[in-house]
Amino acid sequence: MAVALRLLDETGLADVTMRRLAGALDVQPSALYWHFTDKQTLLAAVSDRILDRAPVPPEREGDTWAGRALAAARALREALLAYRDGAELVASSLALGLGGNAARERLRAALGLGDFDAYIVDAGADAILQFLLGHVAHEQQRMQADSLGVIAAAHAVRAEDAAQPFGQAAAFDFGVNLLLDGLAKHVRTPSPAAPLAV
Amino acid sequence: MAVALRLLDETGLADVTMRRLAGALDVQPSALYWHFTDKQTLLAAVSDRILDRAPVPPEREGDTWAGRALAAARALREALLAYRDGAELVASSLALGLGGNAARERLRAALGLGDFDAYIVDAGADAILQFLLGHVAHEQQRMQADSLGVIAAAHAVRAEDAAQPFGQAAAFDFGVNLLLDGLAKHVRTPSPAAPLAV
DNA sequence: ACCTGAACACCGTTCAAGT
DNA sequence: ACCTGAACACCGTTCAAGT
Repeated sequence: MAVALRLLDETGLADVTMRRLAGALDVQPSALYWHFTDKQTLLAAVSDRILDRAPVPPEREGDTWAGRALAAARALREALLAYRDGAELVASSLALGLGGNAARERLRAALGLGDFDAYIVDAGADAILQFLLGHVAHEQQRMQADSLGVIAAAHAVRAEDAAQPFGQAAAFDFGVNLLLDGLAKHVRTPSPAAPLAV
Repeated sequence: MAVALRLLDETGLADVTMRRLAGALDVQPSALYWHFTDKQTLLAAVSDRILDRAPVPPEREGDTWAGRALAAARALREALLAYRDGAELVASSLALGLGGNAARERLRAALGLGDFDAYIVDAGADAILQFLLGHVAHEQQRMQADSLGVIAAAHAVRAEDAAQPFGQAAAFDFGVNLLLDGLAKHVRTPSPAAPLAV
């Protein structure tokens, strides 16, 4: 399993192949099928492993639901960024309905601190998760493209990107906060003002 | 190209293979490489074709930026839903930096009607697009799993899903509106109240 | 300009058989 | 319980050669 993670990091998801993984383990490819029924199942296990490494942010007293949700989202982003193609791998495992849903649960737990109807918590956690996976996958794809120098010349840093006054982390926070601000409108107790996420 | 779309719809993305596509065209696989340099490039072209079919919502007089953005998001969703695995295909083409960005441009155009800083329009359009692709990909994956009866017994309709008081279209609108509500906080002219998206 | 034929270097998965 | 060896049915891509 650790070997699978190392292989992922070194070669990228596209080159994580049953045969290569077997080779790294000094074993025949068919041996893997005693431990996992499928390649997808194996990747789902790797996927869960990546998410397990998401740091659990320390619980502080005065925490708001929005603050905790942002912290959870940031922690999940860090976990995905820790391995090459982490977001793509997790996204596809999740899309296939494989692997646990630790990520979704953590977001739900955070939103659960707010006074929401249950379906708002569900839909909100889902929306945050979708954005999170999409955003980080995009981040990682760009990192890879840039490091390979694949994107040539003028296309490398487009005018719009250069004009962006903040980095990827801030862009991520911005997106999450859009969702949290939107959610703030749905708290049951009429809040005097929309709470700040940070 | 039409053949590629039909093949996609009939067999799903995983089975759209250069060899199968060539077979459907009564041609050798190598013939495809005269027209497209790559499989990815070919898929990016199919991807663009799918997005081109997104209905352009009629422009009405009293339209708000939020109303137009929601209409654009809905139209893009429809276009993705029109073909099997449409969202997954478009997402991966976009992630690879291939194909046009007609989708992103349409969302930017809608948001551009509001009085936002340029980087807000960019980040907002991006966030909506990420959510859109993730959500619809998830929708399509579930449709497929359900139709194949792959998801067994109790797992088929989880309690949470059953408790959801609205369908997929409404869940989609809800997510988009979260983002639009969040964006509303960033309009330059101090708006008296957050505008309704619908 | 457009396509064929043949090859290269791979895949995921199965399954009898070994220890 | 855990793995090997060999096979099956595929892949994407290249490239000389044909028309």
